[in-house]
Amino acid sequence: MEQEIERAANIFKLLGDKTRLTMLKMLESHDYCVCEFVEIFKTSQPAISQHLKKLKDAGLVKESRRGQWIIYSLNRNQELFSLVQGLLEHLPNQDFYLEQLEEQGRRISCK
Amino acid sequence: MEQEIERAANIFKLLGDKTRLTMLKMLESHDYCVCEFVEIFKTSQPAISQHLKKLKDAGLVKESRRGQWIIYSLNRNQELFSLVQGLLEHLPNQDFYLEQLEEQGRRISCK
DNA sequence: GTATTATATAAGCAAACGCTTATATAAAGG
DNA sequence: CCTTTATATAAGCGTTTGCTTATATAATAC
Repeated sequence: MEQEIERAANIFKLLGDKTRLTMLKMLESHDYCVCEFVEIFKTSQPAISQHLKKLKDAGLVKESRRGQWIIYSLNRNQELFSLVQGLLEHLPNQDFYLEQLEEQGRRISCK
Repeated sequence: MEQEIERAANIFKLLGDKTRLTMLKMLESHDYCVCEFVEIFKTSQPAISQHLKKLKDAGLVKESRRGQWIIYSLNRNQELFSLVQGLLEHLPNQDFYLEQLEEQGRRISCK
């Protein structure tokens, strides 16, 4: 029970960053590749990669290569996924980022 | 909507600490005074006060003086309380700390 | 009053964090 | 091949975090 609190705290620590929290909410409805995140968040590609690495190391997201792109998706097998899912429900949908990408013709077809 | 994510992220940042997360879970079922937290967590009184200040500043807990003691309780009027409540449900009950205090005769009667 | 108990605040410091720039790796296109 | 594109990793650095010790405030007990 000690450990359970600690595991949850570690997840909250990761979600305590606006960029990572937004990423997770976005991934709730669609997969994204790294370059799309770079396009959306006004920060550098290494910064994005580092955020994704933290999320991946915690088992919150998973990656899969598609050619030169690496697609990130929610890891719905994560042990505490119901916790994560529950809290994402309280956040506003972020799909406007997707529409924004499509308007700019910058959506990578991940299918 | 930007702001909503940011507010949530700030709450998760606070919950991303084992001590504060445990405190919140404890406060879900009972009020506690500072000295009880000091007794429970193996850390100094200033450290506890600083954690509580952060939780209070974020509107997650509230305090009320009772004589020389200051009693902390969950602030169920906090704007994002349903978010907090939802996630606390995923955490194991921490009432064993209360029992532990009572065994040691260190429970302050907060009533 | 003075001493004791409970709590908060301030200052200092090591560790963690999140960015940056530079570089490495890996696939695609010519 | 060589160049370009996508991504990851490493190193460096300023900021934030969470503790510590020391001190201040406030209520109680004598």
